[in-house]
Amino acid sequence: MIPSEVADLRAALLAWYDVHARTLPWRTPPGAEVRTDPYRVWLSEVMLQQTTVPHAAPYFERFTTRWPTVTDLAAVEDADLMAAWAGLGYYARARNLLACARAVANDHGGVFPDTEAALLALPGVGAYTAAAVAAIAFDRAANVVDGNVERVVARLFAVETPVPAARPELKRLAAILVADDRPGDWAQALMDLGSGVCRPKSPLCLMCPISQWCAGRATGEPERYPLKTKKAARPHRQGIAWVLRDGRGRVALVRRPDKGLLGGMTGLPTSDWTETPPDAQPPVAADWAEAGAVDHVFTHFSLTLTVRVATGQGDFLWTPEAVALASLPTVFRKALERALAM
DNA sequence: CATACGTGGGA
DNA sequence: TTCCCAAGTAT
Repeated sequence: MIPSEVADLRAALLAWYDVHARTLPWRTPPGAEVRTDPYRVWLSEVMLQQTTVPHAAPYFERFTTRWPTVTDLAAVEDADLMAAWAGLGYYARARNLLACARAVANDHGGVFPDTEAALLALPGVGAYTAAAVAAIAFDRAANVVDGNVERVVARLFAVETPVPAARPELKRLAAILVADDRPGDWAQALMDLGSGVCRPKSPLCLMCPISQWCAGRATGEPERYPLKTKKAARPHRQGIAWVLRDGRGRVALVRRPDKGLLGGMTGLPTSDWTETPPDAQPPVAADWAEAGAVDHVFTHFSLTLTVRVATGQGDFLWTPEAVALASLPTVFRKALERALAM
C-alpha cells in the first residue's frame, strides 16, 4: 500500500470513528482534548483482555467506585482484590493488577509512566496493553494490535498465513497504518471497526469505511481471514467438591495456592481433577451425601465436579455464605449453589 | 513456539 | 449440542 493510499484510508476510518465511536466509561471521545485517566485506561484494558465489554463493564464500575485512583488500589488487601475479581476469570490478571498498582504507587510516585517501554515493564502489561495505554491515555503513536486489529489487517491485506504463525506479519502490516495524527483515536477506531463491522462472522463490508482498500473483500470471501490452524480437542476431567456446612449457614472454604488454575482464589475443598474418576478422601470424616454434579468448561479442559455435602465442623477458612456466593470463581459458585439447593 | 489460564454468550 | 470465541500475558 503506497503512502497516499495509507493517508486516504486513515482519513476515512477516522472520519467514520468521529461518527460511530462507542461511548464507554473508560473511553476518550473522538477528538477530546482531555484524555481519560491512565489508571482507568489501564484498568479497562486489563479487564477487557479476552473478555467481552458486557462482562467487564460492571466490574469496571465497581472497581473505580471503590478505588478511584491507582494509589487506592495499591493499598487493597490481596484477598479483597481477588474477591472483587471473582467471576471475571483469568485470575492471574488480578494478581498482576495488584502488583502493577503497587509498582506504580511505589516506583513511579503513583503516576503511570507515559512511554510504551516503561509500561511494558509493569506486571501484567504485555505488548498489546502497553501500546493501548500509550496510545489511548497518552496519545502516543503506538502500534496497538489486538485480536480485532489482527482480523482487520488480515482481511485488508488478504494474509494467507494462518494465525498464530502470522502474528508478526500482521503486526508489521498494522504498523504501516500508524501515524502521529490522532494515535489514540486511531487505535480505538481500528478496534471498533473490528468488533462492530469487520466481525469474525458476517462482516458488514457494505458499511465498512475502508472496504475500497480491502484485498480480503476483493477475494469475495473476507470471512475466510484470518486463516487459523486447527485447535486440539479439549480433554475432560472429573473431580469431587466437598461442601461442609455448620448449623448457622456457614461453609468451609479454602484459599488456593497463588500459582496455577484459579490461583489465589477462595474455593471449595476438592479432590484432584483427573481424566479418570477420583478416589479421594474427604477433608474431614462426616456423613457425606451426594448432591449431584455440575459441569464447567475451562479454556483447556472441561470438568464434571461431583458435589458432596455434610454438616459438621471443619478446620477451614469459614466465610458467611452470602459473601462466598459473591466472591467465588464460577466453578465453585455452581457447586455451592448445587449443594445449598439440597 | 506451545501451553496454561476463565467465563458467558451467540450461532 | 457443540464450537468459537473476546480489547492477552507469562512462562
